[in-house]
Amino acid sequence: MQYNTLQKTKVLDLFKLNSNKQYSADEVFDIIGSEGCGKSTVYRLLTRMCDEGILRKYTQEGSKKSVYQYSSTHCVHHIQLRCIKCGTVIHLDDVFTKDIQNKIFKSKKFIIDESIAVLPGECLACSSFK
Amino acid sequence: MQYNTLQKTKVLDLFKLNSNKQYSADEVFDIIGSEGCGKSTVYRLLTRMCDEGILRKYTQEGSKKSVYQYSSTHCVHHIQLRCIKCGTVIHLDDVFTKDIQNKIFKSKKFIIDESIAVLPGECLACSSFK
DNA sequence: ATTGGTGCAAAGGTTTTGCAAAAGT
DNA sequence: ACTTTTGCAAAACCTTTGCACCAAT
Repeated sequence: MQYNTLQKTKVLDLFKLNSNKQYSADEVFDIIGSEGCGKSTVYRLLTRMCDEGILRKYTQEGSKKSVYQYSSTHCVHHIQLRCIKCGTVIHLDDVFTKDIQNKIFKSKKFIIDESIAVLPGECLACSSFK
Repeated sequence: MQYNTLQKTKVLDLFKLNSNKQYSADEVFDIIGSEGCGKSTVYRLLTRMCDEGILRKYTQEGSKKSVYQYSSTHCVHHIQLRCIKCGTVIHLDDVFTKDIQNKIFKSKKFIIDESIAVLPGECLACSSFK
């Protein structure tokens, strides 16, 4: 991504200013508007930003569309928890992530890829315990 | 699924005889052959078998296609490990699953849905440590 | 005979791509 | 000027659906 285009700025701003929210390509397109950025460009920008680690892509069970969220760089090294109801993402800390990885490696000889690991469930706000 | 059809038998046998493997609808279609079962029927059978709990559906990160695997009933209660290279699935045992769930609930107030939780990574055979 | 299942082809929804025009450097 | 990015429309991809025909009970 070498040139600074208006379209890139618009998409990036949307994610930066709503870093706790997730948007599908379609939603980005709807929010920015077709005058702001064509749909194929939205897809190209999202793909590139994911490659660069600026965004993170989540493929949700049962849905054929993916959603994207602004990603601070440290996210990559932690297992994530993602609420299946509201999409909220919680990051496990280093110790926790490594603890789970170590235990599972010891007992199952399986190496968890923490850069893509996302555990689904319910956050406090969405759970029936609230 | 009330009638016993040849197509149903073929699809079910494939999954039963390869219960540690996962196949996409397309792969099932290719393996069985178009004379064995039409593609739309493959989809209908897979959907129904998932509803009945015979199969389990996995939506793989970054791919728009889902894969299916024969599911013994106990699978539902355990977090799974899935190799991103070969698709092999390893089931965590009860103790391990509950241990992770408890720890994460205590520290993050997040309830992992163990019926759909799948941790991606590399199995021993596929890892660089082999 | 009746009900459920199948196959085909068409349609659905999301994402990707080819190419000429537009914009950034 | 040169290179990257954009936009459009078309294609690709996976999945679902309508409907007439076929198969299982």
